[in-house]
Amino acid sequence: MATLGELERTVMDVLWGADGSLSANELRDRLDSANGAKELAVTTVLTVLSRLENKGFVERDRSSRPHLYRSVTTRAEHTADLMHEVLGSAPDREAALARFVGQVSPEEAETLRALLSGTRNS
Amino acid sequence: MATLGELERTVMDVLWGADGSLSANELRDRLDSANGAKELAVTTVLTVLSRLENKGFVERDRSSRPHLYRSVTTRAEHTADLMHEVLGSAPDREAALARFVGQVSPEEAETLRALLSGTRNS
DNA sequence: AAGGTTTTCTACGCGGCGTAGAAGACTAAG
DNA sequence: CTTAGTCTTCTACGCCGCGTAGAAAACCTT
Repeated sequence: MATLGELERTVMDVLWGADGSLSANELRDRLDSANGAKELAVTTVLTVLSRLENKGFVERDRSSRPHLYRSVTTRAEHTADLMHEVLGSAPDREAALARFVGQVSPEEAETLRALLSGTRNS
Repeated sequence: MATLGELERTVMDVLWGADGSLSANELRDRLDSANGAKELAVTTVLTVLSRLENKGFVERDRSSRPHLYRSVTTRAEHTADLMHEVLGSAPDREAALARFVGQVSPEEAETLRALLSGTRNS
């Protein structure tokens, strides 16, 4: 999966946090208020959005005139996909999983147990 | 955590696969046979090793004359660390975990259950 | 002291990303 | 329908990480 740069990541965070689609201008406003006085040019935002579209992270509605942008996946899905990608690149998946759960906090271990018990299929 | 480039990744794979330390020359030989006729210059390998040392992935023994290099962590640890980093960057960790286990294969779900039952602490 | 081996220093080129101006496409007001 | 404003596309610059390696320095062995 393609990686995200700093600004690309920030843009995705805004899109993931918004429900529904945003125009480039709305997005720039939220970016500005988010990181405080960064004053990005709207063309910068549009360039980033184009790149994100090419990378498959963003979909664009070209029918309405200010084009509307929205994230293709949810943030949680994206995170999970990344985790699977990392795990999949390891030749020793079981060992990696063992390390992973070994480092997990007790609360999250409990969460995991709960999640897994719902999927049981011996 | 710092990311790894293509060659850096390959070097780490060799180091992870070797038990014990390797000299730059040994490493280059294994790289050559691994990817077939790539014929890397040993200085290239040394540059990469230096960068990996700076990034904290590799330790170097400067006492013996051909310096010896070895990975700081195991591959499994590294993979687990990456997974935790990805998970930690998500504001909605539980949702991400839910997606993650939802996508896991039944066999791996079983593995996870086994791993988690060993850590139970309610 | 010399010659081979190993390491360090320096550097080039490419590609990704932040950044945005200039120019073109489109829309709304008159 | 013309004009003025808005939005999008095109092009581009600079920086930095990484693959790549030569040149020079440091070191060891004889």
